[in-house]
Formats: sequence, structure tokens, C-alpha cells
Amino acid sequence: MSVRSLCLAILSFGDATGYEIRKESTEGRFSYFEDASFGSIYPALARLESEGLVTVREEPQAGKPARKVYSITEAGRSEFINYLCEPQARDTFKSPFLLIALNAEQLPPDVIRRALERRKAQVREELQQLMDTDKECSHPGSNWTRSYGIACMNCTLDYLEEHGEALIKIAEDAAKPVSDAAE
Amino acid sequence: MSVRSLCLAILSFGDATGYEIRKESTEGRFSYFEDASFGSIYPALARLESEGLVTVREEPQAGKPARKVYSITEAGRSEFINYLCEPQARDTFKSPFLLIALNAEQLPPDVIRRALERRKAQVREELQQLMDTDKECSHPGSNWTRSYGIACMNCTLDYLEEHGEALIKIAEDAAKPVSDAAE
DNA sequence: GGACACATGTAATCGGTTACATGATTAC
DNA sequence: GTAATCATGTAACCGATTACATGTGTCC
Repeated sequence: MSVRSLCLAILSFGDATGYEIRKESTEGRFSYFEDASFGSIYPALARLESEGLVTVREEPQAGKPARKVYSITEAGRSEFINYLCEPQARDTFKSPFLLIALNAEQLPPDVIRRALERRKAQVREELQQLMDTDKECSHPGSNWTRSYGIACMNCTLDYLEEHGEALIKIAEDAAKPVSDAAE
Repeated sequence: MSVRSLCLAILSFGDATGYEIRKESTEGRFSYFEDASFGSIYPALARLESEGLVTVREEPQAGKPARKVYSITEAGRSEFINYLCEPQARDTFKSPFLLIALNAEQLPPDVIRRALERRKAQVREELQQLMDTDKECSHPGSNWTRSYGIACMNCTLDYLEEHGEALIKIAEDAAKPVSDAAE
């Protein structure tokens, strides 16, 4: 998914500035689709405007640069719907944590412990964020994806909490000096 | 994770050619860490060799170009371990499927149905692949990550099977013409 | 006094993909 | 005959990140 489509996706849920789009894409609900930085969002928005898929409205503010609030047009909306109807790429899961787990035997137990805690904290955080969002927000798509996310993350967290110790043990056993074998 | 680290990761589990590394990164066990194409793997391998982190051995074959089998060196191994000890990026999940689900109301029910079936098939396929790999392969890291993957995917699949219909219904209800409201 | 949130934008750079080039072997 | 698998490699291109540039208001 390109930054272009990401902008259309976010704008289809309501007006936003480039700054807000970045926030949504790195933190909010849309972080499941694509991350993007300012350097890619601002040019994408400018191009989208020149193509007539979005419109801008400047809101001057005292002190700060004027906010440029973007709105999706009908043309933009239909381009986005068409995009969604095309075959999409597969879902992907990229896990530096699993790479560490895979190599647990070669790593110091502390590194495993840290990675595990970090991963657990991350899942808890994302779970919390999902639970905090509007419980019954009347938008069925949001409710469905929210429940899906909660279910998957609870499962992941459970697994990490139940089997985390076993992973640490792998590293500890491998780290033991040979002399221990005599005991 | 860069293609460079990916090569080191794969070679730390055994010798491989560039061709094999690509296969492992797009299909095999290592697809959880990074995808890579030939255009990035071959140059990375060449650079790794010039830095002394891997060695090459050519195996001539009749007809085909000689296979260039790469092996990791001690220097390569320790660079890889050091890399794993550094703080890693967060795990990420990118889901075009969830984007479709989020917009279920705006899409034709058939598109939702297709996306759902595709996603289920993908999860089943990945699950099957994990179950097919060596049940007790004596490598503890592999066993742990394998069990983790199976647990998470089973949970995902269960959710899709139990709540998939509800998602299709969202699209169907939204697609209903207004006159239906009279019934 | 310093860090952080708000707010927009450009330029250099980089990492990676896609397409190209080459070619034998095997399976349908 | 035609597609897929094996097998390596280069060059053009592209999308996105990082760093830079600028500036105010607010919280600690």
C-alpha cells in the first residue's frame, strides 16, 4: 500500500491535515496498514490535490503555520473504493522478536528477557489502545476490526505470558558452563 | 532488518546460495523477518564476502551456472550476534485485509467474501507449513517459534471462521436498497 | 532553560524492486 | 510448445526515510 492510498483511506474517514495523517499512520487505527513520514505525506497530498482527488482549505492560526485541512472529493472516494476492490497484497507479519527467539541458544539470557518484556509491553500497549477506542462507535467496520485485533492480541499475550519462561530457559541452559554437567 | 542481516541470519543456520536465501526469505521460516529479491541479495552477498563475513565456494554444474555456496565466518557470526543484542525495531503487522474489513460498508459483499476467503486460505497455508516442519527438530529456538506461530495463527483462523459471516453481513446490510426498510 | 507538541515543507540519500540478460532441464 | 525450477548477475528506477529549515506555545 502506497502513501497515496493511505492518505485517501484516512481522508475517507474525515478531514485531516498532513500532520494528523502521519499521527494516524504511525500510532492510531491506521498503523495496521502503512507507516509514513512527513517527507512522503506532504508531497503525496500535494499530488492528490493536483489530481482533484482531494481539496484543501487553509486555516490560519496565530503563531503556527496555517493548518492545511484536506478533504476527499467524490473522485477521490471512488478511486479509493476501486483500489480496495482490486486484489490486495498479502497480510504480513515482521517480527524482530521472533528472530531473537529463534536464536535464543546463541544469546545471553538477559537479551532474551529484555526482548520478551519489550514485546509483552508492546502488545499490552496496543491492546489497551484498542480497548480505549469508542466501545460502540456505530461504525460496523471499526467494531469488527477492533474485536479482531483484541482477539488476536489477547492470544499473543497469553502465549508470551505462559511460555516466556521456557524461552529464557533455552538461553540459560545454553549459557551454562560445561562443568555444570558434572552435577 | 536489512537484507544484509537477513543473509547473515540465514547463513548462521547453514550454508546456502543466493537463490536459496531468496526462497527462505519469501517462503520458508525466515519470511517472518524480511522479504528480499535477487536484486538485493546478490549485491549484499558480494559485499559481505569482501568484508570477510562470509566465504564462497563455487560448485560447477553441467548446464547451469555454477552454484556459489556461501558460508558464514566467525567474524560474520559475531557480527550477527551483536546485531541481535542491539535494540530491535518493533514487530509490525500490515494487513490489507483489515483495511477492506474496515471499509466493509462501502464495498460490494462479493469483495468482502473474496478477501475473507483469501485471508483464511493464507492463514491455513502458513499454519500447514509450520505443522509440516520437523516436529521435534532438537533445535529449541525453532521449536519455540514454531509453537508460537501455530498458537497465534490458530487463534486468527478461529476468529475468521467464527466471525467472518458477521463481516459479510455488514456489507450486505449496507448494500440493501432503501425500499427494503419497509419490510 | 529545555523538551515536546504543533505545523509545513524540501533535498539528499538510500535501500530495495523490477526488468533485463542468459540458458539448461524437467514436467505438463 | 510452454511454463516452471534452477541459477547468477546488472542497471534503471522509485518510493520512502532522514536530515534540514523555521517558528510558537506550553509544560516541567
